[in-house]
Amino acid sequence: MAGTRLDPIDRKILSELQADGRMTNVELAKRVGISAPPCLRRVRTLEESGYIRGYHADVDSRELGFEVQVFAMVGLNSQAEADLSAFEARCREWSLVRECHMLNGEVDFILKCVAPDLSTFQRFLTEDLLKAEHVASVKTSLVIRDAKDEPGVPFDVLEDRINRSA
Amino acid sequence: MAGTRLDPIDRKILSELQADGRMTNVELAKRVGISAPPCLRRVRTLEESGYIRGYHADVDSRELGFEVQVFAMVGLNSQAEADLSAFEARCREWSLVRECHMLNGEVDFILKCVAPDLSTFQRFLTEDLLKAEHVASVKTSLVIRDAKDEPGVPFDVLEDRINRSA
DNA sequence: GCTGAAATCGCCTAACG
DNA sequence: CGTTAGGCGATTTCAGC
Repeated sequence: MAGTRLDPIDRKILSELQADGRMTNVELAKRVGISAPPCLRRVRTLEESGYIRGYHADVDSRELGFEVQVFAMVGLNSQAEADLSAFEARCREWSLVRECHMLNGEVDFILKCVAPDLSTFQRFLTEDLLKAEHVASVKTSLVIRDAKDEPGVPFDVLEDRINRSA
Repeated sequence: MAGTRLDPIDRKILSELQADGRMTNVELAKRVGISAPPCLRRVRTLEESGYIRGYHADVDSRELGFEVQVFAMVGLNSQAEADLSAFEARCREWSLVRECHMLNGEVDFILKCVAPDLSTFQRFLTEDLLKAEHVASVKTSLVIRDAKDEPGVPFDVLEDRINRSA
């Protein structure tokens, strides 16, 4: 399932569906150059094997009223696996935290947070994040503007790499 | 267009399509409690007004061979708008850079990058990023693991907020 | 203005070669 | 993988609230 190798048609399918996740199967089939039924079978296989984790509408968060976006660098005073995992579990519970990545180096985690306004974020920061177990330091940076925010993966890099090794 | 106010059904539509962007219109209509035609009209309106920017398959980047994910903090030696914009334009050209956010505070930008392996990233770092105009400092942090990576917006926070002000 | 019902059209998705 | 074919969803039209 997981280690299934992908052929060029599979990669094209992934690329197309990453660019437009609501494309109809017949349109997708036309673009990748096969007929609809095998195309649909490939899509199902890609879904079941985990290459496709889901499909999401890309909603304009600012338009919806989330005017604040913040990156938070979090350091813990313990790097025991149990404590790291516990912190990650808390992050999964907090709606304002959209991403939590464990990092190497001096800081332990980077969090991407959203909030309707600054005071909502400040409340989260002081009442939740800073009070969480083993949190030793938090440095926050407000996002002024987004220059680029592309979901997904650069398929051009992937194809270059495959052509190079061929 | 942009300032159009959303009613509870619109918000439910956005929430459902964020969770499953490939849901059929009839299923969506059932979930939000109206019939299919008005539901489809609402979706089209949400698309045209910019609340929905697009739909994307969420592909597993590691499974696809992008084993390296890096956050890069970039400082420029000029904060003139022309230089900031020029750097942002470069970021949009670099496939490995998936996100580029301008920040407040000591660092100017945070970049989220992906790469097939470390050497590909190092090459990008030394040959592209560090050589870009006005780049003064770059600090990179490798992502060890992702604890949470939720695309989109927390609709529960939005609903809480609306109920509170009602 | 909105919604919903009916009808058409096109797509999805089996089954088979 | 392609073709066929039946059923279901998408989308327009039109009537009603």
